[in-house]
Amino acid sequence: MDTDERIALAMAELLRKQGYAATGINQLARAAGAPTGSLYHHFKGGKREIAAAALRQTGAAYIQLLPLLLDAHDDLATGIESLFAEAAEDMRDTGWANMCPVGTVTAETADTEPELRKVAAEVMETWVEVGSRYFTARGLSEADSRTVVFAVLSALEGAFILARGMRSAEPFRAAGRTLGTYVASLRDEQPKTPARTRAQTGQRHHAPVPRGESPGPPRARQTPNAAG
Amino acid sequence: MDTDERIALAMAELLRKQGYAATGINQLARAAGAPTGSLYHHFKGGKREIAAAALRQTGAAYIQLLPLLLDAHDDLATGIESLFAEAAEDMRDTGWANMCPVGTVTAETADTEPELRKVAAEVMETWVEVGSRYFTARGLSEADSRTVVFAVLSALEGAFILARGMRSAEPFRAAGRTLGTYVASLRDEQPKTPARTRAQTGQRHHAPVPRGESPGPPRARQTPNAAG
DNA sequence: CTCCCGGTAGAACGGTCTCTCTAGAGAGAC
DNA sequence: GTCTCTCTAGAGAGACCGTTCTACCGGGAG
Repeated sequence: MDTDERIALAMAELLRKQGYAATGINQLARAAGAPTGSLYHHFKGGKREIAAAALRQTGAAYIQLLPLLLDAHDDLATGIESLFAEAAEDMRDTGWANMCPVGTVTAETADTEPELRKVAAEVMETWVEVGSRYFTARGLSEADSRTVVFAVLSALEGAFILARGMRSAEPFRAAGRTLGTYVASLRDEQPKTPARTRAQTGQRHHAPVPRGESPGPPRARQTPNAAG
Repeated sequence: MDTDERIALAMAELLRKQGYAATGINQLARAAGAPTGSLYHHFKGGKREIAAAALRQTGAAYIQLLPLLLDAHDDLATGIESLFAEAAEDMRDTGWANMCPVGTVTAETADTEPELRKVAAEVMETWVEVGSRYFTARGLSEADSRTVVFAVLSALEGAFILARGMRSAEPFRAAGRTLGTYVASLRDEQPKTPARTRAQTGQRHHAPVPRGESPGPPRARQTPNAAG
């Protein structure tokens, strides 16, 4: 692997674990197996530029997981629920450490590092674009696709944080269930009509959601038990 | 205001904006209007202890907003949606800077500062407890209450991050809509503890809702710590 | 051989970090 | 007046920060 890729990868790993400010250049050099001079040879912009490269790299990799995980499910609602379950499993297996560095860095530096905030915004916009294209391809209206993408991303990032703090998979279960239910309600509400009407009327979602007989809504209610 | 409170408050503000690692003791001293020595006089544990106090203080203030904002709505679903709308408005009004310090610090330090992670976990567990008690009082089953609380908290924290990065209120709109829909679906699905009766008779909830457990509940607007 | 060059090394620099230390102001007791 | 205790005040210690700088290595061109 090329040195610059290795550096960016090591940076992504450190950002994921401890954020931007706490990650030192020397620590990064050690982790990447490169001397300090090499870091500045490959990235003239120093720490900031390396972090930007790491964010872009990670962002591109993460959004590929969306189709990868959802394609396996014919029903989008169950697919989304299992996506959250997978994320939870992954976090638990890595000792509640596996978190998206984009979220961490954004939370930490949005006010103090304008350049990094811009990079994070670009990454997120790519996520929204790619994701909403995918959901549109799976049959949702454009407006609904956008809503679902934003909701999924928000819930994921938030569940990362809660799970990381509480060392519990419960945030993922809850987020997965609510989003699965929402997507199911979209499917049941408008089997074929272009959702333009629903989106325009706006307040419609407070009306009773038809939950009649449906092939595969998220599974029946279960009592949430604390995950150790 | 007492010096130690002022210190913790200034710390909360800084954590909110730039996280734990990037916040220096001297910067904090300047912000709090206290010399370095006073910081260590009031908090022998130094930076870490001040951060812990700030997290506890903020956490207690934030969860009070839940009943404060939701009590205004007879319908829980619309209440939740408007809660997200309020959060979005507040962030926009503060230049996309108003974020929960608990989330930022957890994301940043969960692996490197075990003590802070534990404090964050306690705060989050309090949120879940208080919140699920509230939703139970509003007519949801205990299991549903817990799910809704986790989903709301996850979506909120995640929307904070996305909105902060993208400078857009869209994450809040999407999260509010999906969660409103979910709560509405719960209401429509199991009218055995009839929400209708509750709404019509005007006999409104609040039996065991914890109110006034603190001398000064925050204002109805978000930013319980509005002392820049 | 020399010259050049992408890349590897890491020492050195000025600055900032957290934390400790000493000094003293102010109030109350005697 | 002195003694004590709480809190303010900030200089200083020692470590580490991001960055820059110089030195070195290997190999293709002349």
